Amino acid sequence: MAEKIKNESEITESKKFMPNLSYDSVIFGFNGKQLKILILEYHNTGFFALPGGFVRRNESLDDAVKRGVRHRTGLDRIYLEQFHTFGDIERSDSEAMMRILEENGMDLKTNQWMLDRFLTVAYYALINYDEVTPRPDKLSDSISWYSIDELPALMMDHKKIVEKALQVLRENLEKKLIGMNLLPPKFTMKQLQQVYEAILGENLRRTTFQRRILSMDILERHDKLFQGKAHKAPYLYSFKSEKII
Amino acid sequence: MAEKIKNESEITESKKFMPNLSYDSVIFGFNGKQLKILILEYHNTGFFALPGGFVRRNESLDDAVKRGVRHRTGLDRIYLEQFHTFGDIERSDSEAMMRILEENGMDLKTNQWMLDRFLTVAYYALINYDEVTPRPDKLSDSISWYSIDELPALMMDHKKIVEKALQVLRENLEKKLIGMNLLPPKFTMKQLQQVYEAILGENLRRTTFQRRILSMDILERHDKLFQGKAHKAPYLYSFKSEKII
DNA sequence: TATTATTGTCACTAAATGAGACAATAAAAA
DNA sequence: TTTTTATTGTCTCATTTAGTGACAATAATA
Repeated sequence: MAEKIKNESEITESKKFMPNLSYDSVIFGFNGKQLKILILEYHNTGFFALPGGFVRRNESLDDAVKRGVRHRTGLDRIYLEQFHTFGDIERSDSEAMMRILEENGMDLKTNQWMLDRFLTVAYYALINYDEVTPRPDKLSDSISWYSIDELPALMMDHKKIVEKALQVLRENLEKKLIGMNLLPPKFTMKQLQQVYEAILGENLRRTTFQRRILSMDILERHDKLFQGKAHKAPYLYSFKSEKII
Repeated sequence: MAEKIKNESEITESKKFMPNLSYDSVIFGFNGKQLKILILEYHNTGFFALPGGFVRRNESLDDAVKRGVRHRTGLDRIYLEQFHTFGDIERSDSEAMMRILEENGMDLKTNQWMLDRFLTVAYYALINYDEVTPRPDKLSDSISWYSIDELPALMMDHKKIVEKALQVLRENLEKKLIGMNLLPPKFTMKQLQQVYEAILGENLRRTTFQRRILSMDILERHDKLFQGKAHKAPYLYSFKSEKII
């Protein structure tokens, strides 16, 4: 049996995007102490979720994610890494989606396509915490930083996505010079160590860490940073420019 | 403008699968000397490609890939690892797809959905070369093993997919006990070393390799293997069962 | 001027890895 | 039966890397 003819607006709306496919982003920031991620809350629902979006028919997957993350953070150059695609059947939750549409006064017919099953491609982003004032979009009440060990309950499989992001981030820590994307251009050795400790979730030895990083020959040393504290002032470092990706 | 009403068979056919999404599999095997992958050739086209397929609406992404790889190899338990999702716009090639449909006498109308843009989720599989006699499916002339440094020209972005698979396989070599999936249950230390060498594309020192592997405490030693050669017989090993994933 | 907290660096130890040496041994050749 | 051959298992020593503590240098404070 042929299905009934769809109404025009649904066709128009759903044709803008690749169907049944979304992306979700785990946006990491570092506030000097803790590793944090951006979580948004949908209007009037109590639903917390990762910032995500859809892929337009005339843009690449990577570009779609760049566009979305740029839009939410205001940052132009963002370190992004795709880490997994989630495709379980049960991951989609049409009832929750319906709630969100209703609470935002969106037409169910027009947006029917959003209630279907979705696969999602997950990316993590590393950004300089201080440069960002995240702004909520139309659908969400708030978008704000949460420490990774104090996350609210997340909708659908977003908790699983965050866990996988963290796992891959840890695995990539050594081989991808990740620190540079979470810190300001100049930083002290202690700050870099704190980034590593926050990501790994464990304490590192100061002398060993310093020796290992310096032996990698990726840092440039600058003037000392006088913090106005009663002790020796640390050097500032930056990543050697030729090492930057 | 509303689009024209689709004919019934197209709707039925395309509704079986998630639209605009495929998977591709890089199936690795080891013949004792070289690392090889399975490549298929479509009827009468000269197009070489990775084995791939589509995701049914009522099955998970992982299950779809398992189903496809099982069908092509006849193996039931397969080590599979998702490694990347490819989503460039230019990666889709509707003309090539049309050629394939035509040469296989498939109706263009019914299979119109296949000519659209596709994103593909890529997996690699590790299988025991000796256990498999790959069989071509309806669409393909042949499916056979190619050494990774003697691949034919592949269609679309499949070369890029293979390269990425190899890169991730190398990165995972240490942390995921990959050898076990490419070897028979019992093997010599030399065989294991040859797997490592084939994957890494470099020679390793015998003594260092042996010491490192043994110190990992993942192998069980069995009787010697008498090969009928004029030298000391090597021990056979297997992976300790509690270490198997 | 002494005190305080933190930093950069060194020294010593322990562990891991590189590189070669060599005896043991299964089968073939003499 | 003895010798030869190729490969294996293991040992030793040198080199590199990492763990651990010690300590002097130094900005600001008391």
